[in-house]
Amino acid sequence: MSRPTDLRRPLTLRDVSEASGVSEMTVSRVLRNRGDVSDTTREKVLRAAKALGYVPNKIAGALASQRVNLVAVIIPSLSNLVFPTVLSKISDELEDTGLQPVVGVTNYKPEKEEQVLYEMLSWRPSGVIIAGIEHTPAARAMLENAGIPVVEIMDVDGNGVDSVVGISHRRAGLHMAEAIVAAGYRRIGFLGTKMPEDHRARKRYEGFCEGLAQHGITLADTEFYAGGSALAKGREMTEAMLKRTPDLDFLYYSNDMIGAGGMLYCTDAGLDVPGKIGLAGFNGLELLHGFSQRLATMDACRGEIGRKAAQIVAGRSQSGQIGGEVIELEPVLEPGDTIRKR
Amino acid sequence: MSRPTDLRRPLTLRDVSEASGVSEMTVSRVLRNRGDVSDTTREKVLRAAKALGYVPNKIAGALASQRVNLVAVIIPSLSNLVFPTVLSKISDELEDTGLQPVVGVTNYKPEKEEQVLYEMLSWRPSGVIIAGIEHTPAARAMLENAGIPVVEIMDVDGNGVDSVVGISHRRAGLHMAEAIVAAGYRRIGFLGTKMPEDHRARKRYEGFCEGLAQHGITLADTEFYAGGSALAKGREMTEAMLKRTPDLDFLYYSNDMIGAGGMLYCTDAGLDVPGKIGLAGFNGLELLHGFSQRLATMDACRGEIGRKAAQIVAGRSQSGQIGGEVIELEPVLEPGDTIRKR
DNA sequence: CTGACAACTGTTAACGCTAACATAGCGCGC
DNA sequence: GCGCGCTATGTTAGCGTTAACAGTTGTCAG
Repeated sequence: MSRPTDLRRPLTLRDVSEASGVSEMTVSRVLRNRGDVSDTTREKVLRAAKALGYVPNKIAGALASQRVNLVAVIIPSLSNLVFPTVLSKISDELEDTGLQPVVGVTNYKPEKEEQVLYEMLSWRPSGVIIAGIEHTPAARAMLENAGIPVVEIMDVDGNGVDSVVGISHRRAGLHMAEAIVAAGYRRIGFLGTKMPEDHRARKRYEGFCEGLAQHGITLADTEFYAGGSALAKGREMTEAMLKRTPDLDFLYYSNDMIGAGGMLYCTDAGLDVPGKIGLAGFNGLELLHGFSQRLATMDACRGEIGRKAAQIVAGRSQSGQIGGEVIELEPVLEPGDTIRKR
Repeated sequence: MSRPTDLRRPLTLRDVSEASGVSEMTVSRVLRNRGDVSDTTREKVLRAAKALGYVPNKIAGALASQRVNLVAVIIPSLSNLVFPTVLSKISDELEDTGLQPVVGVTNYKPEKEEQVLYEMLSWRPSGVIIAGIEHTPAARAMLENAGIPVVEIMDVDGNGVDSVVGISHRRAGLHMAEAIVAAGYRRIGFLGTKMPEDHRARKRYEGFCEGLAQHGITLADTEFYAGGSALAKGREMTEAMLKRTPDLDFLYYSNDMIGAGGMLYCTDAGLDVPGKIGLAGFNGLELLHGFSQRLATMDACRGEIGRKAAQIVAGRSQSGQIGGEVIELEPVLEPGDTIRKR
């Protein structure tokens, strides 16, 4: 059962070629389904390869062919829930292109992003999908000089290196402000993350304030958090804020998770939502379906972003454009049950 | 600013060597901090490399040195919440070992696992961490012949290929059954996933039934689901089950997410938890902290599993053992607020 | 002043595979 | 039956890096 020369020397094409009595080149052709090989030879080779348990060495293959079937995907976090969704869409879309996503995580740290990017580029991937358009100068330079398709995702507010697929978080915040004001709310609080490097949350915040300002409204209260379970934080912050500023009639959360925590608090406190107080989050997390009330939110088009980004690196973009494509998607307000209808 | 010969020819060591007037070998030594290089030379080389924007080619490096700093991590899903935790611990632990995790996702499909494993092994990683101990015969053969450390994680109920780090899901189920019976509950329902390939959920179920049987109890009702938002499914299934079998006094869920959905239903329905009906889940998800009641659950030691597995592939296991290490961790019951105290 | 040794740098030959070209055999039209 | 063109296979020369070894200095003890 075990192979004859089990000296733990790793198997190479040569082993398969000797076992099947053909040249290495022919084995290579069989295993890659490339070029003409007779059926009998093919079968002989496949049998030998299987018997030996041969696994091709892509390192050597990539070096020789100057082609690597990897796409670097660089995201800030895996625990955010948002990114796994995007990832899985990228993965689906890449499925039959022969490309394989490889994930790097930056924990929202620019230096870590730079380092991860360097590491990934040193494997010479055939494309990069990276979250956000803010990078260190060095990282940006690497992206510019890599000579491969680069797609920056999630955010379109700014200048990208090459292609960009995302939404305007600024406008997302602005639209939410308008919807809230239109529903008649006036005393509005904001609850969000403290992370200075979460540019998208920051832009939503800025857009939101701007939207309120257009109606002569300023935020009545704000609170920011860092770390911990988002749901619990949402509950705690909501309680604290409502104690501090009892006359608030709306709370806008920078993400659905803390929003849900806030919603739980309001329910437990017996507050009339959305009558006395309205709530909204951001992201359109499917995870949260199942609560008694559906939190108002805004779908960030995560799935579509992943799909489009993957198409671009795979060179399958419908537009047929070669690079520098910018796709802005429109987030859709999902009013749920926590904004008053008029 | 842009490099002189910007013919988009990818940069190699030779470019840096020419730019700095030393041999390729010396450049290589500088960039890897290996061997003796004079300070002046080192500086010259570093300056040239930076100016050119050179990024080393690990493909060539790996081929030449026969060393690859990658660890393959193969998990069933990223949306399960359980795996991102494990992943991040692995990542932390590997941080300063020079090893880099590369993630593959199987979607709980054995064939997909086989395929992902093949793909990863073809990059000749220096170790494999893989969830579960059930694999296709081909996958198992690959793991056995890879000639690198293999750590199977999450589950210890069965025979591993090499090292194993996890908990006994069978005993976890059994202990939960005992705790529930000890608390005086007798009419017990089970709600879980339909996935036949989720072996760990299956083992918990089996262990749970066994634990009940020891007290002469059999499950009063069961329900299984597949797909959809777990929280919403938990709510729906709970409602359905309680309508069908109204005299149930305990519901055991195969994971915390559907458990939380069930808890929300009970709260909304005004049921007395844990007085009239008790609830428990599994995993010890931190995510759920923030609900009004804390769901009884069992910590699956995810963090510790990730840490230990990473130590083993990094050759840093405290035991100093070379392979075939089996570490069984003890899941801890977290009674929360949804099991009656007596 | 010689030989031993350290510190630094260079040369050569892989690593395992594939692109590109070369060759062998065979059928087939005329 | 000649050569054309096809299919099936083999040969050669890298791909960009590093291991192993080979200089080439300079220092220093004896």
